[in-house]
Amino acid sequence: MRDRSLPAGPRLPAEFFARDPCTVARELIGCELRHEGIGGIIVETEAYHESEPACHAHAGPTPRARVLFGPPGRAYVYLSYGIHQLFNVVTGREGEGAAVLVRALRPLRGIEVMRERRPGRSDEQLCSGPGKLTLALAIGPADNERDLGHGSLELRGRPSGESAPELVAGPRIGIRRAADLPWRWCASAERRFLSAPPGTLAAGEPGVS
DNA sequence: CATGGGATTGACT
DNA sequence: GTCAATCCCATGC
Repeated sequence: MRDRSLPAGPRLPAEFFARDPCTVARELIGCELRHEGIGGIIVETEAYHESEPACHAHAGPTPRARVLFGPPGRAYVYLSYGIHQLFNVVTGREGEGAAVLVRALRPLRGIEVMRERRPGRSDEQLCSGPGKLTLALAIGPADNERDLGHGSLELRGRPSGESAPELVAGPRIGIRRAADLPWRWCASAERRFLSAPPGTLAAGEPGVS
């Protein structure tokens, strides 16, 4: 895979994020996430909202979840399973606890750097999971609460030259609570870059018997 | 203050 | 398919 120099889209404004997380999660597919010039096209997202128990904001504005209740358009980076950093963007109005988890990217810029950071992986696997993409982009705890409207951590609209993605929705991955909500969205034409195929059951979701 | 679970990954069988 | 790594923090006593 080669780097392309597609003209970047505009940086997404705070109003974009000041909406319900499901809308933002859908519309983020096809947009670009970058950190220090390294990044790719978002191909998989999940929505989280304080009204449902899978969301860290469900227990209220605890120290960890406080950023989720703050202004939209900030990063929420947290440690999962004691090992992996997961990147979210805060959505909704201030005072509302909600976010979108970015789960996978199609690498677009700085692929050589990503390969150095994730040796031995195919290009398709560089960012095919929420913990993988934070490694490839070097997003970490220091980025928690960062404003995505300024600085080197950026969310931008779909680059000109990128076609509008077809979406498929399904249950969120790796959760046990609220496993029935279809709040995961994937770009159906980007299967190779996803963390799991569309239609993968959530943890704890009963399969067909 | 002690405990237990979790929005995952990668190595190994 | 199975399983360990690793640690923050929410919860409960």
